Amino acid sequence: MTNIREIARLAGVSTATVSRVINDHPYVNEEKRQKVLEIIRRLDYVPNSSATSLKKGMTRIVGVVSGAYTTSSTPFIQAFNIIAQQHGFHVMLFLTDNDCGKELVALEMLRSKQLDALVCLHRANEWPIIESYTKYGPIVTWQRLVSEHIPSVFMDQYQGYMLGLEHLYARGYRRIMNVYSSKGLNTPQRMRAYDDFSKKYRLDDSGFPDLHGKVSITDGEHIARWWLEQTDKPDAIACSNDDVAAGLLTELKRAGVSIPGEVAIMGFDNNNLARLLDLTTVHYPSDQQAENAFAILLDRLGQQAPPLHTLEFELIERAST
Amino acid sequence: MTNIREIARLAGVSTATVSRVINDHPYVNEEKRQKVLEIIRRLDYVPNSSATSLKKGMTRIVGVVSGAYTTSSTPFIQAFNIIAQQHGFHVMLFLTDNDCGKELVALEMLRSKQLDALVCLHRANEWPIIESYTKYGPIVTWQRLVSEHIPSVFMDQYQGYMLGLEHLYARGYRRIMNVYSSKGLNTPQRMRAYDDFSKKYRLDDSGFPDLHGKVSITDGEHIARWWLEQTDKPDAIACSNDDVAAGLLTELKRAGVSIPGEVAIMGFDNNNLARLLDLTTVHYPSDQQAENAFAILLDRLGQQAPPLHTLEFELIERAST
DNA sequence: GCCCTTTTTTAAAGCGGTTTCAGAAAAGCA
DNA sequence: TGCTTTTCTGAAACCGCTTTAAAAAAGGGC
Repeated sequence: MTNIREIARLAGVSTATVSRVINDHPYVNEEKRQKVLEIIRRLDYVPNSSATSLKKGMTRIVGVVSGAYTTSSTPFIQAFNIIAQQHGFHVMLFLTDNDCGKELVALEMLRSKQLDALVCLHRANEWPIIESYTKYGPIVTWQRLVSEHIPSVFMDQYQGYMLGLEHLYARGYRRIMNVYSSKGLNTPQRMRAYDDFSKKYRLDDSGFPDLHGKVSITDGEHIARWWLEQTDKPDAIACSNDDVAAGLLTELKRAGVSIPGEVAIMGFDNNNLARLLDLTTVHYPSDQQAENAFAILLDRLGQQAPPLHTLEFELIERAST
Repeated sequence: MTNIREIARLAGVSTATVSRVINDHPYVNEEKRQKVLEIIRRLDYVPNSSATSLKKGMTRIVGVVSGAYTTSSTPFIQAFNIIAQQHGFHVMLFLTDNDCGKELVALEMLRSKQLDALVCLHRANEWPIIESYTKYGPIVTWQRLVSEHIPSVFMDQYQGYMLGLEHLYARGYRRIMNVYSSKGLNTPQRMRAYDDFSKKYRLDDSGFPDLHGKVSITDGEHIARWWLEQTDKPDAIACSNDDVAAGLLTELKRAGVSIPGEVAIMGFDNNNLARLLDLTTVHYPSDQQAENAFAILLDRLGQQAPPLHTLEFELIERAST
């Protein structure tokens, strides 16, 4: 096996010097540094990461626990991956299917120091159980949760949703319908935003069905068909996410409906699809959220961490409203 | 820090004995074993996995490289996860977005011994590059590839597809249309199967459009609308996967079409959706494929491996044909 | 009690790195 | 020139675990 001692021997230096070269430490004579680098190249040597981890006391692997790879978690996970990579960390993804056992696997790996930290997007076990693992390493979440041990990069959807509704009002729409996702914790806040909004402007929201559990493109298409059949139609539809809005928009256009002439459509998230279809939507800064999550972990790991972003929803005005 | 020495000291034994207790080795006095276990419990001790990995020369982590989390890779990955877990291995998932750099991250982790082995479902880098990493650890794929260094659990789609077509013929259908996925390597073989099939029974396949790139439920719904408009309709449609078939089936049923009375529909994969909708389909044994992949890796790692399954497609007859 | 086998135990040598510490050499500066 | 400071280097001590080799204890047959 080719190890650091072998490199040292061939380069005629000590292992300490080789280690210094590898880790870019100062105080190494340039000639020796080159010699060492050449031997390393020649022998195709890489440091054994278990040894490094053991000595340094960290693996530079962060676990991300997600119930499944969903539309909402995907951008976060991808952004998290990128920022982690930039800081020399690897990400280990745990798709738990909301199974307690699978989730415990991740927690136990934190305990045995195979992971330095954990991001819990969803959870299967009760919070107290998860909290009991914070003594083994930092854990951060994006769910609404107040605990001094588990910091959260949670965003209050109320504000973001209100932003979209106010925009519709400003554009002159008065018969505004809502489509909710219901899964997750966002719905109650969104409903509250809609209620407050309706009261504020004394809007009439009667006659609209309660649309819950709508999350996919197909769901949007169904809603389009529903809309076509109505006599007393809403003049604007605020969707739970961009996928629903996309399905709704394309299906209505197929039916020859003019948008926003006959009905306005608003999405939520600002994903690629929204950009593609020129859909007005509310930007959900999952990139910055992921960067915040990582920064918090870095900080708790005692490393130099970048400053936190102020997370803010942003209205993206496009052609659909 | 609580380490094995601490446990040994408190239990009044040597670290060797503690290690034996932890690893269930024989020749430990029952009384001492209990004493050690009690101390371990009391101090909430877990062995440091970096140390174990270093000493044992393996991390018991296997990487799975996938371009994205798709309908076809999902069941494989899940099955792989389960079998790996059963053998005390963890799985590190790499979603590469078909980016060479992200893929190299995984390969480099194999090189630095952070991973014991790798499964490449998709690949971004050229095969020779990937092959050059086999000297650092076993790599297995499910793509069609003949290389003595990279074993494959590839299945020839020709046979599976023919199985479905023959079934449709036996049921009396003669105007059989195909829907292809085009992404991936399956399509050419399927087209060949269809050609051979048409020639064998002298079937007329003229007048059908070449449907490629159809992979989603939405795609199936589009095809349904296409079908409704035709005058010279096919009497059976073989779909590239169950999702397409599901979209097609439900959309046609919504339009009042009788299935299989007016048109038969066949899927491919046998996923949950197919079961739910009572869809005739060809079972694709991704579970066994995953188990084979793992068994091959285990074997190459010099561990006792379970015997390989013989992978076979199987026709699942349900109500849609 | 003696000899041989089997069970139990430990000291010590790694696994492959990093880091401290002390010292040597070189450089800077009155 | 002598003295301080900076640069460079390597021996050795770990990090926390497993495993080997050998010693000690126990058991069994005579």
